[in-house]
Amino acid sequence: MANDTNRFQAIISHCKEYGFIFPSSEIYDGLQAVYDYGQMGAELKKNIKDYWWKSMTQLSDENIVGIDAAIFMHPTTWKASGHVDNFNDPMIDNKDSKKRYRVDHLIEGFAEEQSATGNEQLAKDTLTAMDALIAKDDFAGLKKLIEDNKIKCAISGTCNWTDIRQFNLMFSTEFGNTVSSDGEDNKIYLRPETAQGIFVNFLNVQKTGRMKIPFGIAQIGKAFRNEIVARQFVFRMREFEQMEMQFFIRPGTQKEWYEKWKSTRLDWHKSLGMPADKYKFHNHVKLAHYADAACDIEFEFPIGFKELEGIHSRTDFDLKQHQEYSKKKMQYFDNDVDPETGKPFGNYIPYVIETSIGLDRMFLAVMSQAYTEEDLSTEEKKDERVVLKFPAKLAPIKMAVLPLTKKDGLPEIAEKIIADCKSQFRCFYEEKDSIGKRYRRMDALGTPFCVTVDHQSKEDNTVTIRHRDSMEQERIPIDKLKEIVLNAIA
RNA sequence: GCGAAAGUAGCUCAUUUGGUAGAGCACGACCUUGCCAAGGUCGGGGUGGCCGGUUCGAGCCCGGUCUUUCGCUCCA
Repeated sequence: MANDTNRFQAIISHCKEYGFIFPSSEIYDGLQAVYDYGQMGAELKKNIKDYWWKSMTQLSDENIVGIDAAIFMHPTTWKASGHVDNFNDPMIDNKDSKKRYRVDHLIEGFAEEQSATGNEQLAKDTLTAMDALIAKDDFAGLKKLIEDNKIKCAISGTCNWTDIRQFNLMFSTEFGNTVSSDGEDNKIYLRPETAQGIFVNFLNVQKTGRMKIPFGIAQIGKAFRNEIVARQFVFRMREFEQMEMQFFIRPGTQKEWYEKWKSTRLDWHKSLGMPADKYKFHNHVKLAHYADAACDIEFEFPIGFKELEGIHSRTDFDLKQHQEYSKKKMQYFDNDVDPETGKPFGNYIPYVIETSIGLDRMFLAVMSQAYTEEDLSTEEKKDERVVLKFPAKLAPIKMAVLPLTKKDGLPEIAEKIIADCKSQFRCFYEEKDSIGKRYRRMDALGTPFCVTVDHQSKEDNTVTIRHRDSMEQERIPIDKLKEIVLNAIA
C-alpha cells in the first residue's frame, strides 16, 4: 500500500515534470482540486476524447449522435432533475469525535434505532419533524431536534454538536449584466452533470434528426461540483469533464439494454489494450432517486479500485420530470408494431440507459496504466528508465525524428521526413544531446516511435525506427515510415 | 471541514545549539563524442511558500495565512 502511494506520487510528479498536468494558477499557490492540462496532457486528453466520440457516434452498432450543449442552463432544469433539493445535504460535526454526519442520515439512524426498540411513534414523529424542517431549510430547528432527542455521535457518544451547515453541490453565478435587488433572480448554476443538456434537447434531436428509438445522444463537456473533499489529484476535481451518452429505449426493455451497455462499455476499455483484471463492476445497492439499476465500472488506480465509469438505468425519471416542469410533452410516438398485441407501441416517455465516464479519470487510468519504471541495469552499470507505454493511438506525440548529428545534412533529411508526415500525425524534432538521452526523453513522454537519421540515410534513404516498449530498432526505407506509424495508430 | 506532517534553484535534496545558502540532475554557450541517461570548459538561476513577531542578527525560534500530502468524513 505504501508502495502504491509512492507510485501515485511518482505519477503526479511525472505529469507535472513532463507537461501533462499542472496545478491550476500555480503561481498564486494553486487552487484546491483544480488542475490545468499542459502541452502533453492536452494532447493525450484530446486523443481519449476523440477515441470515445468516434466509438460512440461513428463506430457503434447503435444509432448515436453527438451534441454540445451549453454549461449554463435554465435554473428550472436543476429543480426538475432533483439537484436543487436532493443534493444539498445539511451536515453536522461532532466536536469530540470530529466526525461529520449528514443530518438526515444521523436522524434517520436515530429513528431506526427507536423503531427497533419499539418506539415506533417517536421514530415516526422525529422523521416527520425532520422532513418539515429540511423543507424549510431550518437548520437551527434541525439542531434543536437533534439535541432534544439527545442524538449522540456513535464514536464519541456525546451530544456536543457544531451548528448545521449546508454544503452546496452546485456552483452558482450571476446571470445577466444588471444587479438584481433580489440575488436569487439572477442566480444560475454551472451544470453539475452534462446529462441534463441531453434531456432538455431530447425532442430537438429526435425530431430534427428523425431519430427512431432505440437511439442515443452523446456529449463531452465540462461539469462542476463542489466536492466536500476534493482530492487525489485529477480523480476528484471541482471542474471536470464528462463523456456521457444517454440511450433512449422502449419502456420494459431497460434490463436487456442495461446489460448490453455494461458489456459494450467494458469492451471499449479493453479495446485500448487495458488489462481486463484492472476492471470490475460494482453494483449499487442503494440507488439514486432516478435509477432502477446502477453500477460502476471500477478501475484499479494506484489508489485502489475506484469508479471510472457509471452505467445507470435512469428509467423515465428525467424526461418525466422535465415534462412536468416545462409542460412540454416529452413523448415519442412509436409506430413499430408490438408483436404481442399486433398494434403499434404508441406514445410513451422513453426509458434511458446512461453511460457516463469521467474524462479526467480515464486520463488518470491511461496514465497510471502506462507509467512504468524499468530497471535496465547490467553488470557494468546501473540504469533505469521511465516510460509511458500509452496505446499508440493515444500518445501525444506519435513519432520523433532525430538526426544522429546536427551536421552533414542529417537535420535536413529529418526535416523532410517531418514535413511529409505532420499532416497525418504529430511529429517531434530533436537534435540536442546524445541519441540515448533523446530516446529516454521520448520514452518519458510516451512517444511510440523514434526515427534516427544517420549517415547511411544519405546513401540509401533508410533510417532506423526504434520501438518504445521493446527498445528494439530496425532499419527501414524512409518511404515506409508513414505507413508503419499510421498502421500503429489506426 | 477536523487531526497530523511538510513547503530551500525547473527537479531531487543538503546547510545538525539563529550569524544574510550549497550539490547533483536539468537549463544556456562552446569543444568533444556519435544508436539507448549521467565527457570537458564556462555560464544563468534562490528577497529559503507568503505575512508578521522575538533578536544586534532568522531558512532555522514564535504566531498567522496559503498550498500540498496522509488519516477521518462525504460521494449523484
